[in-house]
This record gives sequence, structure tokens and C-alpha cells, in this order.
Amino acid sequence: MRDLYIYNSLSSKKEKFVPNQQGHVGMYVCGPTVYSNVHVGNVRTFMSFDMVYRYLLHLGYKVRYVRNITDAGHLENDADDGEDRIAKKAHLEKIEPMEVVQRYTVDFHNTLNRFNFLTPSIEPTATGHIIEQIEIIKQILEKGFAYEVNGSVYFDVLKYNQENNYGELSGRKIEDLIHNTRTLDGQSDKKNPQDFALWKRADPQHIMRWPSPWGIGFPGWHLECTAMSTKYLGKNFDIHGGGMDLKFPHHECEIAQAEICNGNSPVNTWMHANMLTLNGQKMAKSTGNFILPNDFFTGESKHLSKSFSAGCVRFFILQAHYRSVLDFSNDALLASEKGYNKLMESIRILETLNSSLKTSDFNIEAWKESCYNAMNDDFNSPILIAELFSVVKFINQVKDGTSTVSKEDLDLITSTLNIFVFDVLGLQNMNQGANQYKEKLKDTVELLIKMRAEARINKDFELSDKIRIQLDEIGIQLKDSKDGTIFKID
RNA sequence: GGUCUCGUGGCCGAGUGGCUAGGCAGUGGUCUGCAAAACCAUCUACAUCAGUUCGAAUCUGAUCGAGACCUCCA
Repeated sequence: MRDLYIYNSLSSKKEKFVPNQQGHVGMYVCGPTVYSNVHVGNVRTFMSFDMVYRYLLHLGYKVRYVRNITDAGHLENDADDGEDRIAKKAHLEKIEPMEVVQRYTVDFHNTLNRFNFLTPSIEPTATGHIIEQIEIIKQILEKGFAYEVNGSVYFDVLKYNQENNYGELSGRKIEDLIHNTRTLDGQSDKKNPQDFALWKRADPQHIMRWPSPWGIGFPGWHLECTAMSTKYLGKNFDIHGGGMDLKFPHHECEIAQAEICNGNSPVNTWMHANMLTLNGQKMAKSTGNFILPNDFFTGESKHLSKSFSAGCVRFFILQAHYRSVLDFSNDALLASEKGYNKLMESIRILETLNSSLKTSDFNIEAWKESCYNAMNDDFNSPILIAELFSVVKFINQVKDGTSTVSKEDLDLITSTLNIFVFDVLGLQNMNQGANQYKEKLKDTVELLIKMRAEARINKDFELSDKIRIQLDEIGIQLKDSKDGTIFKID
């Protein structure tokens, strides 16, 4: 099998992926701050890494996939009086911060489950790692790269930059940062605006508070990822992922903290998933320009003309490369839905195909290789999907009798499609989950098909059309072919 | 204002110095009692201008336009 190449944000190049430990991969992905429902943009990022995780697993790697839950420390802004997002929500709703965390963590998991996500190996929380975070702050203070002011501790970015390169990931120069930093009110505690908080003093009214050597307070946002990635994946690990918008300053700060604390660059391959836009603008909670996953299922949104299945949405998202901006629109989703249904339908047809002695001009081995080549080239799911459609066409040709397939190749198509459609892309198999009702429904529809066929033989087209049209209205579509009639349920 | 990315046919989206992904929509055909589905064929492209090259949508420069980050954000 060929090598896997991944685009590394740190070098801005596609690089051959070689894990630290042969056969094992450590991957950390920045998870959500659980202060509100995840929107579709959030889902896209996590889906990108779900696909990465799935493909690495398929390649046979033992992957430790860590995706955190931020349940403390994420401030509204960087000013001294910046409010913790969770605490703010708790104030507003007059409930405990941990009730906020619980509510939206559950929502997060429910949403991802509907989109058929695999569960990460570890899903640690910031509040569960306060001790580890305090230990890191101590080390950074000891090494002289942080300073304490009024019960808060800040990372000294300018000092760090003397020996290291702050901005190496996002391609920024410290001089530009200094020059361009907007002055915010209430930043008096910091020596420089570029410095970032490792620990913040908690005001008496601040409800999220922990004791520390510097007084009662709470950890800074960037710190949790360093603490948890180091704890579970080590001082140097293979892949760190997150949304493009976290590249600066969040990931830059993570690198700085780890460099000082551990003495080396923490991550070999940085991966950044691009934004999902709506009306050409980034989907963001703060601007109100977003749609929630549930809107797809109900269809009740000004942006949607109808409801869409989770599988269809998943297909829509994976039809774009994870590093490209994807613009969401109802029309694009409608087009994807048709393509998705066509793909799924062909998988169903595949089960009914008869093999013959040999396969006519379709090279299954070469096709399979093309699928792997697509994924090995920086997880190019759109190319993979294009390849899948080439076999969809072939399947339909065999069904129509214009092509033939050998038993061996039929098995190879089936196994390869199962790998890429279900294991790698994570598209749900609508054939699965069969139950007694489904079986009975099938028998019922087949009875109607038989009745319609009889009506057609008797040229009673009024009755035959009535059966077909009324079934269609229910959402059951009949498809005639030379070999008889099959049906499809939307 | 600074840094970066992008601008592909009716829509969405790959790709790349010569061999014109794919899906959806359109058109013609096969099939059908009529349809639908499927299959076959087919039409729309590479923002603009200039340069490099035997050859550029792909490289370079300029222009215009869009977006991301610089402040919380997946």
C-alpha cells in the first residue's frame, strides 16, 4: 500500500506521515466549549477528524484519539474582566455551571451520534485537570517565562520569542502583532498585550473557582489542551487537529507553553479544518449566522426548504475537502441528497446482482487503488466520492445487463464499498437495523407490486398507476426494469 | 490597516504546466402502456489584464472581488 500524506500546517506542505511509534498514532483534537448547542460548522470540524480517525483505524493503526471538552476557562475576551463563557451562561439561566456543562455536553454527544461519529478514546475535561494545569504553570514560572500579577499568571510572549519563534504556526511575526494589537480596556495587568493568561484570579462573584498557589482562580483556556495532550499523548505526539480559527492564538499558545514546559515542539503534524460558511460568511454563534444540526432533521429553518437526513448532511460535508471553505446552501444540499441516495441505492442493488464468468471492461483492482490514492493524498474525500460514483455506474450497468461481473470481482466491489462508504466515510448503512416491521413492510410492498403487475397485464392502467402514485405519495418509489419491479423507501 | 487564503461551467465542488474529476441541473436518445429509475450521448469552465513557456485554468506580476485571522469562535 502507498504512503499516507498529510498537509502539515506547521510546514505548509504535504508530508509523508510517519508516526512516532510504528503502528500507533496519538491524535488530539480541540473539542467544544460546552456553553451552547453545537452548530453545523462545529460539526464539520469534528467530522473531518472523525474521518481522519476512521481512515487511520482502517489502515490498521492503533489510534489514541483524545478530544477534550472545555468546561472552564474559556473567556469571552482577553481583557481582565472577560467573563467565563460557562459562568456567564450559568448566571443567565440561574443554574450551576456544571448544569450548563452537562446540558451541552449531552447535546454535543447526541448530535455527533446522530451523524454516526466514532467515540474518541479519551474525552477529558478541563475541570478534571486543574491540578495538571497548575503544575504546568509552576514549571513555566520556574523557568521564568511567566509572571504573577494580582493573583493572575501570564505567559511572557516577548521573552519566549527571544529564543523561540512565536507565530511559527500561523505565519505571524511578533513585530506585526505588536504593531497591530488593538488596545482593549482593562489589560493593565499584562506586561504586553500579546501575553496570555495561564491563571486568572477569580473575583468574589465569579462562581467557577479553584485554589492555587496564586490564590483562588481558574485556568486560562490555552492551558488545558497542553495539560491534557501531554498527560495522555506525551510530550511529543503525532497529530493535533482543530478548526482553522484556533490556529491563532490558541494553537500558537499551546506550542509556546509546551516548548517551555517540555523543552520541545509538542506536535509533529498540525491539521486545521476549514470553516463552513452560510451566505458566504463564517458560521458563528457570536454573529447568529448559523444553523443547528436539529434544523436539518425538522426542516424548520429559513435556510432550508425541507428536512434532510444525517447521512445526507454527512455526505454533503465530505463532498468538500476538509481544508477548503465549504459554503452551505439549500440547493447544494438538495443536489448532494440526490447523489447520496444514488450511491446508497447502488449499494442495495449490488446485493441483488448476479455474477457471470468474467468482468467486462472495468478494472476493479485499479479502482480500489484509486480509492486508496484519494484518501492517502491528505484525506481527499471528494476524490474518493468521485471514484465511488464510477463503480456506481458500473453496478447499474451490470443491473441493466450491459456489463458483466465475475463472482470474485463482485465480492471485491462489495468489500471495498463497505470499507470506504461505511468504515471510512462513516455514512450510515440504511440497510442495517432491519427489524420485524421492516420485513413485513417489504412483504406488503411486494404484494402491491404483484397486484400492480397483474393490473398491467390486464391493461388496467388506472389501477396500476393508482398503486404507483399512492405509494409514491407515501414515500415508496417503484422502479420498473426488464427483470421486474423493485422499490425504494425514502 | 497588517498577515494569509481563495476566485473553476446554471449550482456545488476536485484537480493541475500538455492526457479536459465527480454530483446536481439542462438537452437528445434507449427502455416503458405512460412515467420514474437506470444506461448511452451531449452542451455550458477555469475573475480580469499582462508576462514566462513550444504549450497555462495550472507558474510570475498587476488589477478587481470574496473570505479567514489579527478580539471569543470549530
